[in-house]
Amino acid sequence: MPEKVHTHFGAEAESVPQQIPLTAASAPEEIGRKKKRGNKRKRDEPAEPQPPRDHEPIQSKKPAPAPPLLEEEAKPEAKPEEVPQRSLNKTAPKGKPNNKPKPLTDTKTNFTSLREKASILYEQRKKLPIFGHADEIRTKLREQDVMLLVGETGSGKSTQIPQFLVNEFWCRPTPAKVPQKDGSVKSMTVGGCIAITQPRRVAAISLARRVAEEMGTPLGSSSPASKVGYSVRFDTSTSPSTRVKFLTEGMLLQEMLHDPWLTRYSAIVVDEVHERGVNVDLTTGFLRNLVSGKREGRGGVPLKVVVMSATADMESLLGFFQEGFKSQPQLQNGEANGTAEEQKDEGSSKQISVCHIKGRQFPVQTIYSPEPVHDYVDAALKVIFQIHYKEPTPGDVLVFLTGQETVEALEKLVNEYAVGMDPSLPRIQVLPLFAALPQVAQQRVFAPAPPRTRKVILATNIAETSVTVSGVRYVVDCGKAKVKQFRTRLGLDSLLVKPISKSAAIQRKGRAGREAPGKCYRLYTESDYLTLDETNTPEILRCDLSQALLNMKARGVDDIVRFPFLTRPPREALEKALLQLLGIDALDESGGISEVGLKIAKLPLTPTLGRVLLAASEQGTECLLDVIDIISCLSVENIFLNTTSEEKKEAAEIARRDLYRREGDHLTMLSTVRAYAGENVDRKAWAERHLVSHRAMQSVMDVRKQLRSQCRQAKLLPRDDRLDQHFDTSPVPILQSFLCGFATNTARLVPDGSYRTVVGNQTVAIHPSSVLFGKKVEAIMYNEFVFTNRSYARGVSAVQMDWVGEALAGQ
DNA sequence: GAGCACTGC
Repeated sequence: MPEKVHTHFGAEAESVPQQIPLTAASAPEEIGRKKKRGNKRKRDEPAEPQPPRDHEPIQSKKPAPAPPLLEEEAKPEAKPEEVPQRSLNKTAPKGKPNNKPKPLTDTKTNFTSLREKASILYEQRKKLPIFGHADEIRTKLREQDVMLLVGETGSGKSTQIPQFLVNEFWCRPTPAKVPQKDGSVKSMTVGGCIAITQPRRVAAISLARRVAEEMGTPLGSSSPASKVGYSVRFDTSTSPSTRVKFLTEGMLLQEMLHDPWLTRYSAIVVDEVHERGVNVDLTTGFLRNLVSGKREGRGGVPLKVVVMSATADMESLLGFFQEGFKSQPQLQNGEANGTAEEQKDEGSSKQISVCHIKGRQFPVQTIYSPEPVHDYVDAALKVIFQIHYKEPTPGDVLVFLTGQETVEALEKLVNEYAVGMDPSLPRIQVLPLFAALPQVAQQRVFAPAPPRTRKVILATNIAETSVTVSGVRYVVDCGKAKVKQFRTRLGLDSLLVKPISKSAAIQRKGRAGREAPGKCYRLYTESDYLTLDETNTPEILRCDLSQALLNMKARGVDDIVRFPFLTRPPREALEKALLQLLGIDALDESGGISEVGLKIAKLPLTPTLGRVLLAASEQGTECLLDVIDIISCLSVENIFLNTTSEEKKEAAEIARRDLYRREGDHLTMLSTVRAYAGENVDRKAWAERHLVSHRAMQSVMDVRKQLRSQCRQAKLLPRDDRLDQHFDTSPVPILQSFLCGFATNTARLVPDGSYRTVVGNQTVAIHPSSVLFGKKVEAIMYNEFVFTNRSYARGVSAVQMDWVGEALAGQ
């Protein structure tokens, strides 16, 4: 099987769509994980040696013609739009670590080739469906502060909207006088930058790269003149001149904790709202308060808000923002004087505009199963071969399944059947695709099929949003997905197979029509389809709300009941989260945020893990360092590789023997991080030897570094560098620190040999991935309580019942 | 005896 092992991933994924008419719109999406290392540039830019850069160079995969440069062309000309940028320089973000200007050896070459590239791209941009709407969008936003924009897949909204708006008069940095809490007035500059939020990091980065190309500007911190940057966790790349910034939703929320009025921005564009992650709901709530309030923190300078969605469910959003303008009388005269209702209504309709842009998709024919299907793996097998026998190549098949288990089962079946296939037919290449799959295996999906071969990609819903595979003309949709749902009453997460929504079904189907007309085989009947929910259940109805509530409290939202939720979670869920926050002292008795709560809110951790970190800091530096190592493991994917075969399992047991600790998973993680960090020769080889995920460990080290740095800033850790001298600390203070956050996540052994939760007396089994699996100890503490086939405790350590008693009494 | 997908100065 041909395998492109060291492919240049980002460029690979982007270069394919560039040859098809969907160009810019399909550029943003890539595989779901950033390649951090080994991302070195392989191709040289024309002529001059370039300084080292943090990020990928701005250039396309295709070797761009490098024209000889004329001297007069080479000067970066001062366009009118660059004038405001000078004043922006003064108010540029301070103290960002990443915007150190890099020396540019040949600025002239750089800028000219960038401009030429941009002018080529301009021809493509003009063909995007949204391009003709530029004036309309600009006009509407000059008059109104809020725009709701439905832009179907392929409309080009994510790349074009910021470019339409960046040179608008309202987008300039504006001097303003901002009243301070102490009654004084501060002169400052407000606005000048557009933020575009994305749910995923790769999307933020690749969109920034694309828009920088289109605007003919260097990307991010590569040049002080760069106008386009991005900001995601562990990787911020902006310059003093950044005017368009792509960031993750979480990053914007984090910025809002420090700058509640978003004074650096003239506009916030919230993209992919239809996905309805919990961060989008928080963002829209905060933004509604901001735009419909008096803007006092911005010195009266307006903030434009564009909310973008790929599906047409705009009515609820329209109602949502209208409600904001109605319920908070404000505006020009400043005083809320309770005047006539109709005045407010006028105000609200004038403030919001709606825009609908058609997408560009090829037609996709839908074929339903004539009768209900009980075994969708078997049904998928039949459809795959039906397609393969009937349909011409090229035309790859993308099958949506529910999880790794079904993917692997079907992979086996297809391979078995393919053996007996008519040899005159094209071959079949089966490619599994799920998040837990190692990176190299994921990348195989993107390599073009060998001659006379049809790719059959068996994917989880990773392929619905996070990963775009080119070449697909046939989609097989089982109509199901695994969904995580937090059960407030039981305090556990369940992960169950559920029917997808209509909009997810449409999204899956759309994957067949990106490059050519396609077909979508639905493994359910049309009447089943009609019974599906219209949209995905918003995450805010499915998750533990404690983190969201803590964020709101930290932002000064005292009255949760009056917070503008796009979808209001049930009272019970809110109360449960409040109780949980009270239990870890993040709130005081009146429900306001406490000192502890404020500290926790700023950490990139769940409130419980944040609480554990603070508790550990009271036990001394060593305990804190150890707990940081463990928390780092808990906040990334599983660090131990799954062992599929019996042989591998044995090998894993032996390889990991020196890492395992009988105290449980927490101490095992600690010894793993220590061993990995102590390996200075070849960490990758070390990880492979121990069947530890190198990818996961790299993330662990990123988190560890971030947490250590935050602890130093908060004076919880000393500033010296002697942090890696390990002494063998006692496990007791470590586990007791964990109990400060997880006192209610405990279970004791009962006479029949099972474990029962200390609070609630429910049966819980130790997850098979735990080092304590099959072991009997007095009591256990666990990080996660998950229901799949039965109730499992994951992330388990042995504790003593009297510690549990103390920790519970302490609450 | 088992692991949907994302994400955070």
